[in-house]
Amino acid sequence: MPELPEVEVTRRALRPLVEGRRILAIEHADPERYRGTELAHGRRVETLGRRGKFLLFGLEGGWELIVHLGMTGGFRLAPTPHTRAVFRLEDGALYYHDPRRLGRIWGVPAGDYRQVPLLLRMGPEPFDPGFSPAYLHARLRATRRPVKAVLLDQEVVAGIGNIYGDEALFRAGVRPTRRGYRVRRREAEGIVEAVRRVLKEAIAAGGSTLKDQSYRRPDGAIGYFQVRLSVYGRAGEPCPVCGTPIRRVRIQGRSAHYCPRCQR
DNA sequence: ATAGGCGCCTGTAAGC
DNA sequence: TGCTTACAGGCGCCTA
Repeated sequence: MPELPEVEVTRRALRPLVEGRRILAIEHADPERYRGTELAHGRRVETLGRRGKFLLFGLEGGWELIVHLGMTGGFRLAPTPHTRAVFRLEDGALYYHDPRRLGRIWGVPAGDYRQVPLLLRMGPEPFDPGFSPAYLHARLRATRRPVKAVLLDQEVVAGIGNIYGDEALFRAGVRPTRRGYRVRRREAEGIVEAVRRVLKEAIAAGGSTLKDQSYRRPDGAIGYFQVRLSVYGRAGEPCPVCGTPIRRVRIQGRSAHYCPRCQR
């Protein structure tokens, strides 16, 4: 489910509920997946941040709770059949829902990410000036990997997943199979611009809720960006720009969708 | 360096 | 209808 827009929408929804409030306890039965959660007990949440697809609960006393939602994780205000953990708050509860259990939680000393190496290696946020056309072009030039694989690499840029990677490349007019070193500087500019626009629009739309409904906002509301997807999940359907049927190919073992006419 | 495959999990849709 | 297979917003690990 959750790529940067869904995680950001979640953060914005949860922030007023948790910031300044105490976590009384986190209840679960899976200490392997959800590690060190007990150190949140009795501590106040000072900040709720995000880094890429990670949610970061800044706790008083120099502690931090890191949550990665995996493919199907999310927070809900009411229990579900797939509630895996309950966050007891001073005035209510949050339910961590995750059918496939691919999500993880870690309690750590603030900023100590040794247990989460991906957070240590994570590339710039897409809206950060560090994610510049020059930077992206340099990263692309240095590799023979397909450009889609490069965008999915959290070490290159944080937060892009399969949906928004495909959508950004469609908007930029670049075919996902193109080798990195063959992407021109002008095209790298277009990709940076397209990534930022698509993520921004998706956040404004509340993220994407696909057919399986796995992603929802904490209050149960769905997102609306899925109706504006141009290529993702639309193999065989006409390109919204030129009408050519959208193609699906495999890149890095995952589906990539593109218009063979608009994307070269 | 990088491609491919598997594993982690569960649910749903498509195919025969 | 019923069973099997494919596939799914992520990511880590292994082999070649």
